[in-house]
Amino acid sequence: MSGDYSHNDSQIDSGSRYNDSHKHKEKYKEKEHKHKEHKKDKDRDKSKYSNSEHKDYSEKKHKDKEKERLKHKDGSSDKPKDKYKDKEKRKEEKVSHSLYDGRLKKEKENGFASPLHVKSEPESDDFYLSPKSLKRERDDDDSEYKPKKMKVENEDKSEKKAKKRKQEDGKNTKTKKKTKDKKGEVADGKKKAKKEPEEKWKWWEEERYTDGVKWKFLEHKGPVFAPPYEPLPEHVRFYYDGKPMRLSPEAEEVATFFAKMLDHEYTTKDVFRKNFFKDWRKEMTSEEKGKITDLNKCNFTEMHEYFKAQSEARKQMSKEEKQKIKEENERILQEYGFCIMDNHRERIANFRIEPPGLFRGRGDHPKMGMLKRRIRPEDIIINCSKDSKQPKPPPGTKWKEVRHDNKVTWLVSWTENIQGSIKYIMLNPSSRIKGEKDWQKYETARRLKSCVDRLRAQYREDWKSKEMKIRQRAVALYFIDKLALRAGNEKEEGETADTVGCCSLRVEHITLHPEKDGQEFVVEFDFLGKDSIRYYNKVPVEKRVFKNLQLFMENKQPEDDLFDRLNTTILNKHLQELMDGLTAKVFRTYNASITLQQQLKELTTADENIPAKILSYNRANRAVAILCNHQRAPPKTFEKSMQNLQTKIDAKKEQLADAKRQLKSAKADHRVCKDEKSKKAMEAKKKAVQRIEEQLMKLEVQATDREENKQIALGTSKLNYLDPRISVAWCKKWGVPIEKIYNKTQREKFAWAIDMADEDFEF
DNA sequence: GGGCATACTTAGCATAAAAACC
DNA sequence: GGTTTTTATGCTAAGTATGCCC
Repeated sequence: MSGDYSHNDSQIDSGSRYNDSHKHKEKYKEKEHKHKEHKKDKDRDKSKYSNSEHKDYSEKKHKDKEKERLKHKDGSSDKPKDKYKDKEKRKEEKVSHSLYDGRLKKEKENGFASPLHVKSEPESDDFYLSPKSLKRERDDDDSEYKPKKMKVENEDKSEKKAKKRKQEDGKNTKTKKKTKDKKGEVADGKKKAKKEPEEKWKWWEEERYTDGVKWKFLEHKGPVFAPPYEPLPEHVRFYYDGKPMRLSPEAEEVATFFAKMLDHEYTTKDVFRKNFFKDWRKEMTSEEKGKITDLNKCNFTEMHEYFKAQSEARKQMSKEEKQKIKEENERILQEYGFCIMDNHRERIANFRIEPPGLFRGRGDHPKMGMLKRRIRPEDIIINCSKDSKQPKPPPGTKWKEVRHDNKVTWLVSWTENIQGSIKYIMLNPSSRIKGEKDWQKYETARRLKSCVDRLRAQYREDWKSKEMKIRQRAVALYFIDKLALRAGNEKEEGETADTVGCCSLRVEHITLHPEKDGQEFVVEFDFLGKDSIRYYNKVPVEKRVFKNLQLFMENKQPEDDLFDRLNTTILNKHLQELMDGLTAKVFRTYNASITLQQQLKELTTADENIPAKILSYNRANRAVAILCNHQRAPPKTFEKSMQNLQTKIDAKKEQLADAKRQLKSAKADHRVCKDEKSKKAMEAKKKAVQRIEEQLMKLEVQATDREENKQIALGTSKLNYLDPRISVAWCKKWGVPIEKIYNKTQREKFAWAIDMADEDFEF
């Protein structure tokens, strides 16, 4: 059984997985078209397989024993669960469970826990005029919470911490100290923003909020709006049907959006052009509307050239000009890029409002090319605390609303006009609020580790269930676990690109092979996942899974749902019952992290040098990226850069040969002369050879790494799936500088892990 | 148990900035 | 020091998950 879960075996065909993606895009177009045509039928079929008509479906399968059992039980226990009870239960569990479980004690013991400081309270209001009551308090009724316990436990482990604790107790822990760095940073934030504060706030050493409160105090300056439209200069003209035509500012602006994208493939796509033209016409005056009736007669090239020249000019700007722009950006960043949340100045992620433009959906998106409206203050909802200095809307405008909801983390929101979805301004990943959540995510995944065997045994048992619903759930879960598939929420048809995840797989997305390439029971997956990235994989599965899949596919059309009795809500409800906080996506986190840890153990050897160790790390990272199907378009300059590298390698080889020759002759010299001078010369040559060998090795490693990485994106898993403590521990264990694994931004995001994990950390 | 709304995480690509190169 | 190449960052779309209402 265990072998079944080694994720390498699921990649038997990983090579072909990344090929022919273009060819298949065509194939998908066809498929999707077919899919749409069948929409009506499908809906009908769907109902055919559900609810009251369950029996019809299962009766078709009465021929064998299994099916007989199905028939009896099916549907009977599909009753919705007692929702109220469920909710209450979850609530309770939430309260009793927190991030700070026993396992964390270990990390807190580690040698990397930084010295603790007692931070003096700032003298009254500083720079930000923040209210006095900013300090994070522990709610009185929180006293039974584990966070506190953790602190107590820490005391036992570390004298330093005990010391700190004492001092805190002296203050009754009611008022958390404002960090020195904050004070410093705030005080000279405007001037020396670049300067690293001597000391970073270690939020991970503080207790967390509970029962949904995200902050007590929040103050910010609101968003930065997109700059207003600047009309084109006189000499840049738009032509219709060969004749120059001046456009109204509104129509012109939208035209420039299209003109800017002219050398992008989007503008050749029918859907894009159609959507664009329709929305563009809405912005035209009635006169323009009357004239401009055919996009093919529109000529934007002069505009296009103008923008190209502009961006060229920007590149050619003098140092001083560039510096000026940089300074201005820095000023805006300092003013709008930070907020005060509970006594700390925290970086905001996206404080700029998205500028208007043409919607660029991914894959075959039905809405590509539509006009993304300009967002005005009147569209904006501000969220901040009541007692904060509220952000001011630009002169002469008003916010849509100002609210004070501390159960959410966003500072600003607005509704976008393409899908009608809400967009948010939130904090940077380095912030406490994001970091805590991230940490918690990995703790949940680690809890899954401790019960995954039980869960696996359970779903294997469920493959035999009498209920169709349970079988489907069990097979889907098997895929999610084994293949790290996404949950697969339902999505509105026709509103987005046709992509699927596990629960939304359709019959057409898998092919069953009783035997293929010498293996039994092979399932061939071929579908478009998130971002329309193709997932292609051939996986041998267990016989029971295979038989179940045959059953699920019986009497269905290709466009029908494979798991017609399942959706993500049902699946997650089930998972929640198995483990508190468990959802489908936890499996991805868990399997990614555990794979990294395993691979690192397997691939790292003690006697390698640092570049070779890093190659091992990247290979482990790559194993995860392949598992999670994180792909990228090969860089445009890939071939060329590969070639350049090869040239460098060849040159280095020559250099090495030369150095070796020189060493040989130096040796010969020394044999003859036997004096100090010749000895020194010989040793110098020896060193040179060594150095060059090392350089060559480094280059070769680089080439291997790059080649293997051609179509694989490592960043996504590194940032979102791999418990950073695994990487930190690995670095510490092997003496690899953390900078070789994480760049500055990543180190900021994972500061908590870098601080708390020691080399013994086990995921 | 569907439908909708909301909030938040995950994702790849484009572009800016930094580093390497000549 | 200018140009090219590589890496980091910014951007925002596209997911997951959950709550609420009927």
